[in-house]
Amino acid sequence: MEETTSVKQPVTDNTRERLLDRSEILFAHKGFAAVSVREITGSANCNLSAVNYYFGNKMNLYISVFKERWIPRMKQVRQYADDYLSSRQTIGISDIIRAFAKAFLDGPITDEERIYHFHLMQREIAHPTEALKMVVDEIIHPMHKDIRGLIKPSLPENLSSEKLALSIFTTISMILYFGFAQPVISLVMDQKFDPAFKSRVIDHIVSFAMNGINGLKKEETV
Amino acid sequence: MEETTSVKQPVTDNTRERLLDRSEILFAHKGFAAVSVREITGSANCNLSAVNYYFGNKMNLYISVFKERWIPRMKQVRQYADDYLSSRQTIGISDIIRAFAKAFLDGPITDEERIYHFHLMQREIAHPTEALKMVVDEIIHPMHKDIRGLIKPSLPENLSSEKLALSIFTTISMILYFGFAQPVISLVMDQKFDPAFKSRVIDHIVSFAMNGINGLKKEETV
DNA sequence: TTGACATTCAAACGATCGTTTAATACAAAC
DNA sequence: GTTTGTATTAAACGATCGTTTGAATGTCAA
Repeated sequence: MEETTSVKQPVTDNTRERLLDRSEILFAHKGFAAVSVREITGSANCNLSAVNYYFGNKMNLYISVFKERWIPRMKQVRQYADDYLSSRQTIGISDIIRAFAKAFLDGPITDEERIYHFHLMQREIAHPTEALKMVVDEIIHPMHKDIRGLIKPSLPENLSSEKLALSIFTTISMILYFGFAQPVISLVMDQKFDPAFKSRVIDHIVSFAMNGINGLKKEETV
Repeated sequence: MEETTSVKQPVTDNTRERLLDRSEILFAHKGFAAVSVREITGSANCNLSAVNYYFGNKMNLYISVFKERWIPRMKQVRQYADDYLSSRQTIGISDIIRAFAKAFLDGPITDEERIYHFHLMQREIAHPTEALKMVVDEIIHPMHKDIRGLIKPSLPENLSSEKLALSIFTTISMILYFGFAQPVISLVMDQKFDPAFKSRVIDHIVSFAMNGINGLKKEETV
C-alpha cells in the first residue's frame, strides 16, 4: 500500500507540544524560577536538552506558553462568549454579563485549565515579563473595548466613560475572583466547586453586576 | 550616670527586622524560589548567614514574614475599618462596604505596601504553603464571619446564607482587584492611580456593591 | 545503500543555590 | 582583665541550576 502524503504523520513536534502543555501547568503552579528544566522535561517525558532544542532556552519556552497556549485559550473563551451572544435575538446587559461569566467559568475550558490559566496571569501581574504587555495588547485591551461597545448602547449617553470602564472592571473582577480564589472560597464557605454551585455562582454574578450597572444608570439619569 | 534597665537599647534585632522588611518585598515581587538568600541579605545589608542565624532557614523566614508582617498588617487594616464604623451613629450596609474598601485601598498602609501585600497572598493561593491555612484561619475566615454578622441585620431574615456569603465575596473581589490589578487597569484605562482616582474607585465600589446587595434584598422578599 | 536532516540522548560545563562552619568583633557582667 | 554570650563575618560545602556538546538514533529521498 502506497502511503499518501496527506495521511503522513504531522512529523509531529509531539515533544514540543508536550513541553508546552506540561510547562504551562508547572509555571502556573510554582512560578518560572521555581520550576527547573529537569522537572519540565521529566514531566513531559523527554530529554533534558529538548527545551533548548525546541525553544532555545527556558525563558523562551515560558514566552511560548503564552503565545501558543494562553492567548489561543483566551481567544477560545472569547469565541464562546461571542457565539452565546450571537445566538440571541436581543442582547441586553445581563446577556452580555452572562456570556462572559459563562465563557470564563463554565465555558470551553476545564476547571483545571482555568485555574492555571489565571495563576499564570497573576504571576505576570506581580512580576511582569514581556508576556504581560503582549497579553494586554493582544487580548485584554481589545476585549475590554469590545465589551464597552456592547454595553454602551444600553446605557444613558451621558454616562461618563470612566464609570463605564470601572463597571466593566468590577464585573470582570467578580468573574476572575471566582476563577482563581477557589481554595479560599472553599475553605471559608465549606463548599466544593461542583457544577451546581458553579451555576449558582454565575447566576449570582449576573444579578449582582446587573443591579450594579442598572443602579449606575439611575444615578446618572437623575 | 547610672543607666537604667528600662532605657537600655532593645539589644536591637535590627538586622532581623530588616530581613523581614526586605524579604517580604522580594518574595512578593518575585516569589519564594526566585529570590536568593544572597539577594535578601544584600538588600538588607547584612551577612549571608544572617537568614540562617535568625530564622534557621529560608522557608522559615518566609513563614515569619506572614506571621510578623502580613498578619499584623491585616489586623491594622481591620482595625481601621472597625474604627471607621464605630465612629458612626448608625451603620448601614454602605457604611460597612465603605469601611472595608477604604481600609484596604485608602487605609493605614501605603500603596506600595498594599501591592506587595496582595501579591504575597496571590502567590500563596497559586502555590499554598503552611502560610495560607494560617492566614485563612487567623484572618480571612474571622473577618468574613464578622462582615456577615454586620450585614445580616440589614437584610431579610429569609435570605439564604449562601447568597449572603457570595455577596460578601463579590464585594471583596472588587476591592481586591483594584488593589492588585493596577498595572492592567492603568494600561487599559490610561489612568494613573492618583488619590483622586482612588477616591472615585472607592465611591464606585460602594455604590456598585450597594446596588448589588439591595437588588438581592428585593429578589428575596418578592 | 548512501547521504542529509531532524530528533533524542548521556555527559559534562561553569554558575549559583541554601546551608554550615569556625573564626572574629563587640559589649556587658564580674 | 577576664569571662560570657550575642552578633557578624569570610570561606567553604555539596547540591542543583540552565545550558552546551557531540555522539547516537531514526526517517526518508536519492
